[in-house]
Amino acid sequence: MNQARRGRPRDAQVDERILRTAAGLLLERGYPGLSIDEVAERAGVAKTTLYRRWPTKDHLAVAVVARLQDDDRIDDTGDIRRDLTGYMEKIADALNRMRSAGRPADRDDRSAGVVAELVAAGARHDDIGEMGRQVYARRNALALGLIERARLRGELRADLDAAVLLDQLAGALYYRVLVTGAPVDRAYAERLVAGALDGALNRKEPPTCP
Amino acid sequence: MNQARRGRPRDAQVDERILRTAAGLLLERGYPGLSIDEVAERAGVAKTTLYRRWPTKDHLAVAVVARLQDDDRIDDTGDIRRDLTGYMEKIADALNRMRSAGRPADRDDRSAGVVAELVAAGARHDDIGEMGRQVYARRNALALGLIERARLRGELRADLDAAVLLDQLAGALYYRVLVTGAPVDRAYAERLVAGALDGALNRKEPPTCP
DNA sequence: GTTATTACGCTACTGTAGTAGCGAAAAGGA
DNA sequence: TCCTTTTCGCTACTACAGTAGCGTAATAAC
Repeated sequence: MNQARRGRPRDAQVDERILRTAAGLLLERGYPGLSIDEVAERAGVAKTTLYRRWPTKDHLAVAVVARLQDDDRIDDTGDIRRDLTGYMEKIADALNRMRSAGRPADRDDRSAGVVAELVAAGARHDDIGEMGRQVYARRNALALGLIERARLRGELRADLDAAVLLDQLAGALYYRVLVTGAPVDRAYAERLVAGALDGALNRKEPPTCP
Repeated sequence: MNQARRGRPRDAQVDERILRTAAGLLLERGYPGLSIDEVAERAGVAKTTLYRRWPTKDHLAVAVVARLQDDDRIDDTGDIRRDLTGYMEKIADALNRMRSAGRPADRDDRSAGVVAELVAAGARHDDIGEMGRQVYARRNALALGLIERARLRGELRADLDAAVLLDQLAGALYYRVLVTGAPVDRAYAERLVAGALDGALNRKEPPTCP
Protein backbone atom coordinates (compact mmCIF):
# COMPACT_ATOMS: atom_id res chain seq x y z
CA MET A 1 0.00 0.00 0.00
CA ASN A 2 0.90 3.70 -0.02
CA GLN A 3 1.84 3.72 -3.69
CA ALA A 4 2.89 6.95 -5.37
CA ARG A 5 -0.40 8.80 -5.79
CA ARG A 6 -1.39 10.78 -8.82
CA GLY A 7 -1.99 14.41 -7.86
CA ARG A 8 -0.35 16.92 -5.58
CA PRO A 9 0.94 15.22 -2.44
CA ARG A 10 -0.26 16.18 0.98
CA ASP A 11 1.94 18.37 3.10
CA ALA A 12 2.91 16.36 6.17
CA GLN A 13 3.75 19.54 8.03
CA VAL A 14 0.14 20.59 7.73
CA ASP A 15 -0.96 17.44 9.54
CA GLU A 16 1.64 18.04 12.19
CA ARG A 17 0.73 21.68 12.77
CA ILE A 18 -2.97 20.89 13.01
CA LEU A 19 -2.49 18.02 15.45
CA ARG A 20 -0.10 20.00 17.65
CA THR A 21 -2.43 22.98 17.74
CA ALA A 22 -5.46 20.81 18.43
CA ALA A 23 -3.63 18.93 21.17
CA GLY A 24 -2.73 22.22 22.83
CA LEU A 25 -6.29 23.46 22.79
CA LEU A 26 -7.81 20.14 23.85
CA LEU A 27 -5.50 19.60 26.81
CA GLU A 28 -5.65 23.20 27.93
CA ARG A 29 -9.33 23.99 27.48
CA GLY A 30 -11.04 20.64 27.14
CA TYR A 31 -13.44 19.44 24.51
CA PRO A 32 -15.62 22.55 24.15
CA GLY A 33 -12.46 24.68 23.91
CA LEU A 34 -11.37 22.71 20.86
CA SER A 35 -12.75 25.00 18.16
CA ILE A 36 -12.16 24.00 14.57
CA ASP A 37 -12.02 27.60 13.42
CA GLU A 38 -9.43 28.43 16.03
CA VAL A 39 -7.33 25.35 15.27
CA ALA A 40 -7.32 26.27 11.59
CA GLU A 41 -6.39 29.87 12.28
CA ARG A 42 -3.64 29.08 14.79
CA ALA A 43 -2.20 26.36 12.56
CA GLY A 44 -2.20 28.76 9.62
CA VAL A 45 -4.36 26.43 7.55
CA ALA A 46 -7.68 26.74 5.75
CA LYS A 47 -10.62 25.12 7.51
CA THR A 48 -11.41 23.15 4.39
CA THR A 49 -7.92 21.67 4.44
CA LEU A 50 -8.53 20.49 7.97
CA TYR A 51 -11.84 18.91 7.02
CA ARG A 52 -10.17 17.11 4.11
CA ARG A 53 -8.21 15.13 6.70
CA TRP A 54 -10.69 14.70 9.56
CA PRO A 55 -14.35 14.78 8.61
CA THR A 56 -15.60 15.95 12.02
CA LYS A 57 -14.31 17.54 15.20
CA ASP A 58 -14.79 14.16 16.88
CA HIS A 59 -12.43 12.52 14.40
CA LEU A 60 -9.82 15.19 15.01
CA ALA A 61 -10.08 14.78 18.77
CA VAL A 62 -9.70 11.01 18.46
CA ALA A 63 -6.60 11.50 16.33
CA VAL A 64 -5.14 13.87 18.91
CA VAL A 65 -5.75 11.52 21.82
CA ALA A 66 -4.58 8.47 19.89
CA ARG A 67 -1.16 10.09 19.54
CA LEU A 68 -0.90 10.54 23.31
CA GLN A 69 -1.43 6.87 24.15
CA ASP A 70 1.54 4.66 24.79
CA ASP A 71 1.76 1.04 23.81
CA ASP A 72 -0.63 -1.43 25.39
CA ARG A 73 1.69 -4.27 26.18
CA ILE A 74 0.99 -6.24 29.35
CA ASP A 75 3.69 -7.62 31.61
CA ASP A 76 3.62 -11.32 32.42
CA THR A 77 5.71 -11.97 35.51
CA GLY A 78 4.07 -15.25 36.40
CA ASP A 79 2.16 -13.70 39.30
CA ILE A 80 -1.38 -13.09 38.10
CA ARG A 81 -2.27 -10.73 40.93
CA ARG A 82 0.67 -8.49 40.20
CA ASP A 83 0.15 -8.63 36.43
CA LEU A 84 -3.54 -7.79 36.55
CA THR A 85 -2.84 -4.94 38.95
CA GLY A 86 -0.23 -3.55 36.57
CA TYR A 87 -2.70 -3.83 33.71
CA MET A 88 -5.35 -1.96 35.67
CA GLU A 89 -2.84 0.76 36.50
CA LYS A 90 -2.05 1.21 32.84
CA ILE A 91 -5.71 1.70 32.00
CA ALA A 92 -6.17 3.99 34.99
CA ASP A 93 -3.21 6.10 33.94
CA ALA A 94 -4.61 6.54 30.45
CA LEU A 95 -8.00 7.51 31.87
CA ASN A 96 -6.54 9.94 34.38
CA ARG A 97 -4.44 11.60 31.71
CA MET A 98 -7.57 12.46 29.75
CA ARG A 99 -9.66 13.16 32.79
CA SER A 100 -7.69 16.18 33.89
CA ALA A 101 -7.66 17.83 30.47
CA GLY A 102 -9.08 21.31 30.29
CA ARG A 103 -9.79 22.16 33.87
CA PRO A 104 -7.96 24.24 36.47
CA ALA A 105 -5.93 22.11 38.82
CA ASP A 106 -7.59 23.52 41.88
CA ARG A 107 -11.02 22.37 40.89
CA ASP A 108 -12.69 19.40 42.47
CA ASP A 109 -12.30 17.12 39.53
CA ARG A 110 -14.97 14.50 39.38
CA SER A 111 -15.76 15.04 35.75
CA ALA A 112 -15.13 12.49 33.05
CA GLY A 113 -14.11 15.35 30.75
CA VAL A 114 -12.54 14.22 27.52
CA VAL A 115 -13.10 10.52 28.24
CA ALA A 116 -16.85 10.95 28.11
CA GLU A 117 -16.67 12.96 24.91
CA LEU A 118 -14.60 10.29 23.22
CA VAL A 119 -17.02 7.58 24.27
CA ALA A 120 -19.84 9.71 22.89
CA ALA A 121 -17.85 10.23 19.69
CA GLY A 122 -17.69 6.45 19.32
CA ALA A 123 -21.45 6.33 19.65
CA ARG A 124 -22.01 9.13 17.14
CA HIS A 125 -19.77 7.83 14.36
CA ASP A 126 -19.65 4.19 13.35
CA ASP A 127 -16.05 4.35 12.18
CA ILE A 128 -14.84 5.82 15.48
CA GLY A 129 -16.83 3.22 17.38
CA GLU A 130 -15.22 0.50 15.29
CA MET A 131 -11.75 1.91 16.01
CA GLY A 132 -12.46 1.91 19.71
CA ARG A 133 -13.71 -1.65 19.58
CA GLN A 134 -10.56 -2.73 17.77
CA VAL A 135 -8.38 -1.14 20.43
CA TYR A 136 -10.47 -2.93 23.03
CA ALA A 137 -10.30 -6.26 21.18
CA ARG A 138 -6.54 -6.10 20.88
CA ARG A 139 -6.07 -5.20 24.54
CA ASN A 140 -8.56 -7.85 25.59
CA ALA A 141 -6.88 -10.58 23.56
CA LEU A 142 -3.58 -9.85 25.29
CA ALA A 143 -5.22 -9.97 28.70
CA LEU A 144 -7.04 -13.19 27.86
CA GLY A 145 -3.67 -14.75 27.03
CA LEU A 146 -2.31 -13.62 30.37
CA ILE A 147 -5.25 -15.17 32.17
CA GLU A 148 -5.09 -18.39 30.21
CA ARG A 149 -1.43 -18.88 31.10
CA ALA A 150 -2.19 -18.26 34.78
CA ARG A 151 -5.03 -20.75 34.56
CA LEU A 152 -2.75 -23.38 33.11
CA ARG A 153 -0.26 -22.73 35.90
CA GLY A 154 -3.05 -23.52 38.34
CA GLU A 155 -3.32 -20.01 39.78
CA LEU A 156 -6.88 -19.56 38.51
CA ARG A 157 -9.97 -21.74 38.52
CA ALA A 158 -10.24 -24.23 35.66
CA ASP A 159 -13.80 -23.14 34.89
CA LEU A 160 -13.02 -19.42 35.07
CA ASP A 161 -15.14 -17.08 32.92
CA ALA A 162 -12.22 -14.98 31.72
CA ALA A 163 -14.30 -12.60 29.59
CA VAL A 164 -16.45 -11.70 32.56
CA LEU A 165 -13.41 -11.23 34.76
CA LEU A 166 -11.93 -8.69 32.36
CA ASP A 167 -15.26 -6.89 31.99
CA GLN A 168 -15.41 -6.59 35.76
CA LEU A 169 -11.89 -5.24 36.08
CA ALA A 170 -11.78 -2.73 33.25
CA GLY A 171 -15.47 -1.96 33.64
CA ALA A 172 -15.05 -0.86 37.23
CA LEU A 173 -12.40 1.67 36.18
CA TYR A 174 -14.49 3.16 33.39
CA TYR A 175 -17.54 3.13 35.62
CA ARG A 176 -15.82 5.18 38.27
CA VAL A 177 -14.50 7.69 35.75
CA LEU A 178 -17.66 7.99 33.66
CA VAL A 179 -20.44 7.50 36.18
CA THR A 180 -19.55 7.75 39.85
CA GLY A 181 -16.76 10.31 39.61
CA ALA A 182 -14.64 8.35 42.05
CA PRO A 183 -10.85 8.30 41.68
CA VAL A 184 -8.97 5.46 40.01
CA ASP A 185 -5.49 5.10 41.44
CA ARG A 186 -2.98 2.45 42.43
CA ALA A 187 -4.72 1.68 45.69
CA TYR A 188 -8.02 1.13 43.95
CA ALA A 189 -6.40 -1.09 41.32
CA GLU A 190 -5.15 -3.33 44.10
CA ARG A 191 -8.52 -3.51 45.86
CA LEU A 192 -10.16 -4.23 42.53
CA VAL A 193 -7.92 -7.13 41.61
CA ALA A 194 -8.10 -8.52 45.13
CA GLY A 195 -11.88 -8.47 45.05
CA ALA A 196 -12.07 -10.13 41.66
CA LEU A 197 -9.59 -12.85 42.55
CA ASP A 198 -10.98 -13.69 45.96
CA GLY A 199 -14.68 -13.57 45.14
CA ALA A 200 -17.49 -12.52 47.40
CA LEU A 201 -18.75 -15.81 48.77
CA ASN A 202 -18.01 -16.93 52.27
CA ARG A 203 -16.02 -20.14 52.10
CA LYS A 204 -15.22 -20.66 55.75
CA GLU A 205 -16.70 -24.04 56.40
CA PRO A 206 -15.38 -26.14 59.22
CA PRO A 207 -13.30 -28.89 57.61
CA THR A 208 -15.21 -32.15 57.76
CA CYS A 209 -12.71 -34.76 58.71
CA PRO A 210 -14.04 -38.03 60.02
CA MET B 1 -41.15 24.75 49.39
CA ASN B 2 -43.24 25.51 46.31
CA GLN B 3 -44.97 28.48 47.88
CA ALA B 4 -47.36 30.59 45.81
CA ARG B 5 -45.04 32.58 43.55
CA ARG B 6 -45.44 36.20 42.74
CA GLY B 7 -45.92 36.65 38.99
CA ARG B 8 -47.71 34.79 36.21
CA PRO B 9 -47.61 31.05 36.89
CA ARG B 10 -46.03 28.63 34.48
CA ASP B 11 -48.29 26.68 32.20
CA ALA B 12 -47.90 23.01 33.12
CA GLN B 13 -49.27 22.00 29.73
CA VAL B 14 -46.30 23.71 28.11
CA ASP B 15 -43.91 21.49 30.07
CA GLU B 16 -45.92 18.47 29.13
CA ARG B 17 -46.06 19.28 25.42
CA ILE B 18 -42.34 19.99 25.26
CA LEU B 19 -41.38 16.81 27.08
CA ARG B 20 -43.69 14.64 25.00
CA THR B 21 -42.44 16.15 21.76
CA ALA B 22 -38.82 15.86 22.83
CA ALA B 23 -39.32 12.26 23.94
CA GLY B 24 -40.79 11.41 20.56
CA LEU B 25 -37.90 12.92 18.68
CA LEU B 26 -35.24 11.49 20.98
CA LEU B 27 -36.54 7.94 20.91
CA GLU B 28 -37.27 8.01 17.19
CA ARG B 29 -34.19 9.79 15.85
CA GLY B 30 -31.66 9.66 18.66
CA TYR B 31 -29.67 12.46 20.17
CA PRO B 32 -28.68 14.34 17.00
CA GLY B 33 -32.29 14.20 15.85
CA LEU B 34 -33.38 16.06 18.96
CA SER B 35 -33.41 19.60 17.56
CA ILE B 36 -34.46 22.37 19.91
CA ASP B 37 -35.95 24.41 17.08
CA GLU B 38 -38.02 21.44 15.95
CA VAL B 39 -39.18 20.60 19.47
CA ALA B 40 -40.29 24.20 19.96
CA GLU B 41 -42.10 24.31 16.63
CA ARG B 42 -43.85 20.95 17.06
CA ALA B 43 -44.83 21.72 20.63
CA GLY B 44 -46.22 25.07 19.54
CA VAL B 45 -43.97 26.94 21.93
CA ALA B 46 -41.40 29.69 21.58
CA LYS B 47 -37.81 28.59 21.78
CA THR B 48 -37.17 31.09 24.54
CA THR B 49 -39.92 29.51 26.62
CA LEU B 50 -38.20 26.18 26.25
CA TYR B 51 -34.86 27.64 27.33
CA ARG B 52 -36.50 29.22 30.35
CA ARG B 53 -37.13 25.71 31.65
CA TRP B 54 -34.07 23.77 30.47
CA PRO B 55 -30.91 25.81 29.98
CA THR B 56 -29.37 23.45 27.41
CA LYS B 57 -30.34 20.64 25.08
CA ASP B 58 -28.49 18.28 27.42
CA HIS B 59 -30.71 19.30 30.32
CA LEU B 60 -33.81 18.71 28.25
CA ALA B 61 -32.61 15.28 27.20
CA VAL B 62 -31.88 14.35 30.80
CA ALA B 63 -35.37 15.45 31.80
CA VAL B 64 -36.87 13.33 29.04
CA VAL B 65 -34.95 10.21 29.99
CA ALA B 66 -35.52 10.72 33.70
CA ARG B 67 -39.27 10.43 33.10
CA LEU B 68 -38.81 7.07 31.40
CA GLN B 69 -37.01 5.44 34.33
CA ASP B 70 -38.94 3.32 36.75
CA ASP B 71 -38.24 3.12 40.43
CA ASP B 72 -34.93 1.72 41.58
CA ARG B 73 -36.02 -0.53 44.38
CA ILE B 74 -34.06 -3.74 44.86
CA ASP B 75 -35.66 -7.02 45.88
CA ASP B 76 -34.29 -8.81 48.92
CA THR B 77 -35.35 -12.44 48.86
CA GLY B 78 -32.61 -13.69 51.15
CA ASP B 79 -30.70 -15.28 48.28
CA ILE B 80 -27.87 -12.92 47.40
CA ARG B 81 -27.16 -14.53 44.03
CA ARG B 82 -30.73 -14.12 42.92
CA ASP B 83 -31.03 -10.59 44.28
CA LEU B 84 -27.83 -9.34 42.68
CA THR B 85 -28.85 -10.89 39.38
CA GLY B 86 -32.20 -9.15 39.56
CA TYR B 87 -30.46 -5.87 40.31
CA MET B 88 -28.17 -6.31 37.32
CA GLU B 89 -31.15 -7.03 35.11
CA LYS B 90 -32.80 -3.82 36.20
CA ILE B 91 -29.75 -1.81 35.26
CA ALA B 92 -29.39 -3.72 31.99
CA ASP B 93 -33.01 -3.07 31.10
CA ALA B 94 -32.60 0.65 31.66
CA LEU B 95 -29.46 0.68 29.53
CA ASN B 96 -31.00 -1.34 26.74
CA ARG B 97 -34.03 0.91 26.65
CA MET B 98 -31.86 3.90 25.89
CA ARG B 99 -29.46 1.99 23.71
CA SER B 100 -31.98 1.22 21.00
CA ALA B 101 -33.23 4.80 20.72
CA GLY B 102 -33.01 6.40 17.33
CA ARG B 103 -31.88 3.58 15.10
CA PRO B 104 -33.69 1.25 12.71
CA ALA B 105 -34.43 -2.10 14.28
CA ASP B 106 -32.68 -4.02 11.52
CA ARG B 107 -29.34 -2.40 12.17
CA ASP B 108 -26.55 -4.17 13.95
CA ASP B 109 -26.79 -2.21 17.15
CA ARG B 110 -23.50 -1.96 18.97
CA SER B 111 -23.74 1.72 19.61
CA ALA B 112 -24.11 3.25 23.02
CA GLY B 113 -26.45 5.85 21.49
CA VAL B 114 -28.25 7.96 24.02
CA VAL B 115 -26.44 6.41 26.99
CA ALA B 116 -23.12 7.82 25.84
CA GLU B 117 -24.61 11.24 25.21
CA LEU B 118 -26.08 11.36 28.68
CA VAL B 119 -22.77 10.38 30.25
CA ALA B 120 -21.13 13.13 28.21
CA ALA B 121 -23.83 15.56 29.32
CA GLY B 122 -22.88 14.77 32.89
CA ALA B 123 -19.29 15.61 32.09
CA ARG B 124 -20.21 18.86 30.34
CA HIS B 125 -22.48 20.30 33.00
CA ASP B 126 -21.69 20.13 36.69
CA ASP B 127 -25.33 20.11 37.76
CA ILE B 128 -26.17 17.17 35.50
CA GLY B 129 -23.12 15.32 36.73
CA GLU B 130 -24.22 15.93 40.28
CA MET B 131 -27.71 14.61 39.51
CA GLY B 132 -26.24 11.46 38.03
CA ARG B 133 -24.01 10.96 41.03
CA GLN B 134 -26.98 11.30 43.35
CA VAL B 135 -28.92 8.68 41.42
CA TYR B 136 -25.87 6.46 41.66
CA ALA B 137 -25.39 7.14 45.37
CA ARG B 138 -28.99 6.27 46.15
CA ARG B 139 -28.91 3.08 44.14
CA ASN B 140 -25.55 2.15 45.61
CA ALA B 141 -26.70 2.69 49.18
CA LEU B 142 -29.62 0.31 48.61
CA ALA B 143 -27.32 -2.31 47.13
CA LEU B 144 -24.82 -1.92 49.96
CA GLY B 145 -27.64 -2.65 52.40
CA LEU B 146 -28.53 -5.78 50.47
CA ILE B 147 -24.94 -6.94 50.60
CA GLU B 148 -24.52 -6.14 54.26
CA ARG B 149 -27.56 -8.22 55.15
CA ALA B 150 -26.25 -11.14 53.10
CA ARG B 151 -22.90 -10.77 54.82
CA LEU B 152 -24.53 -10.91 58.24
CA ARG B 153 -26.42 -14.05 57.17
CA GLY B 154 -23.05 -15.60 56.39
CA GLU B 155 -23.57 -15.81 52.65
CA LEU B 156 -20.70 -13.45 51.92
CA ARG B 157 -17.15 -13.11 53.23
CA ALA B 158 -16.77 -11.17 56.46
CA ASP B 159 -13.96 -9.05 54.96
CA LEU B 160 -15.79 -8.38 51.69
CA ASP B 161 -15.03 -5.11 49.89
CA ALA B 162 -18.64 -4.31 49.04
CA ALA B 163 -17.92 -1.06 47.21
CA VAL B 164 -15.56 -2.83 44.86
CA LEU B 165 -18.03 -5.64 44.30
CA LEU B 166 -20.71 -3.18 43.18
CA ASP B 167 -18.26 -1.31 40.95
CA GLN B 168 -17.40 -4.59 39.29
CA LEU B 169 -20.99 -5.57 38.71
CA ALA B 170 -22.49 -2.33 37.48
CA GLY B 171 -19.22 -1.33 35.84
CA ALA B 172 -19.17 -4.40 33.65
CA LEU B 173 -22.63 -3.53 32.29
CA TYR B 174 -21.77 0.08 31.52
CA TYR B 175 -18.44 -1.01 30.05
CA ARG B 176 -20.10 -3.36 27.61
CA VAL B 177 -22.64 -0.76 26.54
CA LEU B 178 -20.27 2.20 26.34
CA VAL B 179 -17.00 0.64 25.26
CA THR B 180 -17.10 -2.89 23.91
CA GLY B 181 -20.53 -2.81 22.27
CA ALA B 182 -21.36 -6.25 23.63
CA PRO B 183 -24.93 -7.09 24.62
CA VAL B 184 -26.15 -6.97 28.22
CA ASP B 185 -28.96 -9.46 28.80
CA ARG B 186 -30.24 -11.86 31.41
CA ALA B 187 -27.68 -14.53 30.53
CA TYR B 188 -24.84 -12.08 30.95
CA ALA B 189 -26.21 -10.84 34.25
CA GLU B 190 -26.08 -14.38 35.56
CA ARG B 191 -22.54 -14.98 34.35
CA LEU B 192 -21.51 -11.67 35.86
CA VAL B 193 -22.89 -12.36 39.30
CA ALA B 194 -21.53 -15.90 39.26
CA GLY B 195 -18.07 -14.63 38.40
CA ALA B 196 -18.11 -11.98 41.10
CA LEU B 197 -19.37 -14.33 43.78
CA ASP B 198 -17.08 -17.24 43.01
CA GLY B 199 -13.89 -15.30 42.40
CA ALA B 200 -11.11 -16.18 40.01
CA LEU B 201 -8.65 -17.98 42.23
CA ASN B 202 -8.23 -21.71 42.14
CA ARG B 203 -9.13 -23.08 45.55
CA LYS B 204 -8.96 -26.78 44.90
CA GLU B 205 -6.52 -27.93 47.50
CA PRO B 206 -6.60 -31.49 48.66
CA PRO B 207 -8.07 -31.44 52.19
CA THR B 208 -5.32 -31.97 54.72
CA CYS B 209 -6.70 -34.37 57.26
CA PRO B 210 -4.25 -36.21 59.41
C1' DG C 1 -58.51 49.40 40.85
C1' DT C 2 -52.79 49.88 40.62
C1' DT C 3 -48.20 47.97 40.80
C1' DA C 4 -44.66 44.63 40.83
C1' DT C 5 -43.43 40.30 39.12
C1' DT C 6 -43.12 36.47 36.31
C1' DA C 7 -44.37 33.87 31.93
C1' DC C 8 -44.84 33.87 27.11
C1' DG C 9 -44.10 34.77 22.22
C1' DC C 10 -41.56 37.18 18.87
C1' DT C 11 -37.54 38.89 16.24
C1' DA C 12 -32.95 39.31 15.80
C1' DC C 13 -28.52 38.16 17.00
C1' DT C 14 -23.79 35.39 17.97
C1' DG C 15 -20.86 31.33 17.71
C1' DT C 16 -19.57 27.04 15.90
C1' DA C 17 -19.73 22.61 13.03
C1' DG C 18 -19.77 21.42 8.56
C1' DT C 19 -20.47 22.10 3.21
C1' DA C 20 -20.16 23.94 -1.77
C1' DG C 21 -17.67 25.84 -5.31
C1' DC C 22 -13.85 28.14 -7.33
C1' DG C 23 -9.01 29.27 -8.82
C1' DA C 24 -4.25 28.28 -8.21
C1' DA C 25 -0.39 25.17 -7.04
C1' DA C 26 2.05 20.77 -7.24
C1' DA C 27 2.71 16.44 -8.67
C1' DG C 28 2.53 12.16 -12.42
C1' DG C 29 1.72 10.44 -17.09
C1' DA C 30 1.33 11.14 -22.05
C1' DT D 1 5.04 20.41 -23.16
C1' DC D 2 0.22 19.43 -22.23
C1' DC D 3 -3.32 16.93 -19.55
C1' DT D 4 -5.11 14.91 -15.44
C1' DT D 5 -5.39 14.54 -10.64
C1' DT D 6 -5.14 15.96 -6.12
C1' DT D 7 -4.10 19.54 -2.62
C1' DC D 8 -4.71 24.00 -0.74
C1' DG D 9 -6.64 28.48 0.34
C1' DC D 10 -10.50 31.38 -0.09
C1' DT D 11 -15.32 33.01 0.22
C1' DA D 12 -19.79 32.11 1.03
C1' DC D 13 -23.25 29.33 2.71
C1' DT D 14 -26.54 26.20 5.90
C1' DA D 15 -27.93 24.28 10.33
C1' DC D 16 -28.26 24.39 15.01
C1' DA D 17 -27.36 25.79 20.05
C1' DG D 18 -27.95 29.50 22.80
C1' DT D 19 -28.76 34.72 24.02
C1' DA D 20 -30.77 39.64 24.20
C1' DG D 21 -34.42 42.67 24.17
C1' DC D 22 -39.12 43.92 23.81
C1' DG D 23 -44.21 43.95 24.08
C1' DT D 24 -47.91 41.59 26.22
C1' DA D 25 -50.50 38.41 29.27
C1' DA D 26 -51.46 36.55 33.84
C1' DT D 27 -51.05 36.43 38.58
C1' DA D 28 -50.17 38.23 43.75
C1' DA D 29 -49.73 42.03 46.88
C1' DC D 30 -51.27 46.59 47.93
